[in-house]
Amino acid sequence: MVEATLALIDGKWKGVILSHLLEGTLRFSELRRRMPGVTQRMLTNQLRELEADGLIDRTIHAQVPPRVDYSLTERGHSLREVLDALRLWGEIHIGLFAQPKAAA
Amino acid sequence: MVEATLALIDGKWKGVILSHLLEGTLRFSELRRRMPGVTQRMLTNQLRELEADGLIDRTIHAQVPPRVDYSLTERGHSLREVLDALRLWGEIHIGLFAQPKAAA
DNA sequence: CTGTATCCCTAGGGATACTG
DNA sequence: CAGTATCCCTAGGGATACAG
Repeated sequence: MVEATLALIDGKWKGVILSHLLEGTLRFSELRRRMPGVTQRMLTNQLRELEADGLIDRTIHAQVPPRVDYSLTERGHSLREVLDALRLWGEIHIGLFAQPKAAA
Repeated sequence: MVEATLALIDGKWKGVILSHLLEGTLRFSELRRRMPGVTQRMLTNQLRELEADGLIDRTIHAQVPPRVDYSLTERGHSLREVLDALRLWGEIHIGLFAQPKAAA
């Protein structure tokens, strides 16, 4: 079951996308700006996969210029604890205050 | 930071390996038996990466036939909460009692 | 602005055979 | 038993250009 959950949030950018969407709804361009390094193709790609997995909603506003909003579904929000656990661990064990790997 | 943590447990078999080692020390062949589908190459490979990341210890017993034990380091044990969070989420949202994705 | 469509390239994995 | 050593193959990603 661990693997199954990992499968949903694996993908180079999914963790980051989800983290940003935890803060609230964002449009495509806003996500891009928050994620330097991601290409349009990849961002679209990962968003589509997250959508297919029922973790995010995609709302298209019929406007010119176009506007598309992305937000977490209930299922997506339920991942908050998981994401928090991952982030917290990272901050403690990889971040600034990380202990040296081992005193061997 | 989420990505950094994910990087450590990503890899097709790492999550499973860590889960098994949470139960206690296991030797190579025991891990293999608990993981049908993994090849020697992959198991060795993933174990080496986990070792390099300081998550597991590898203890060689000079015997004939050879015996190698794998166990979690302190750092590895500290991942328990993360792994639990992942497993729990999976059981609830993907397992038997999972809700349908959405009533659309 | 929000995407597709191509092309390309590498790392991750699998199958299989061999070894100390 | 516990690994290497090869070979091969695909999916995941990146760059770039084009489109509604």
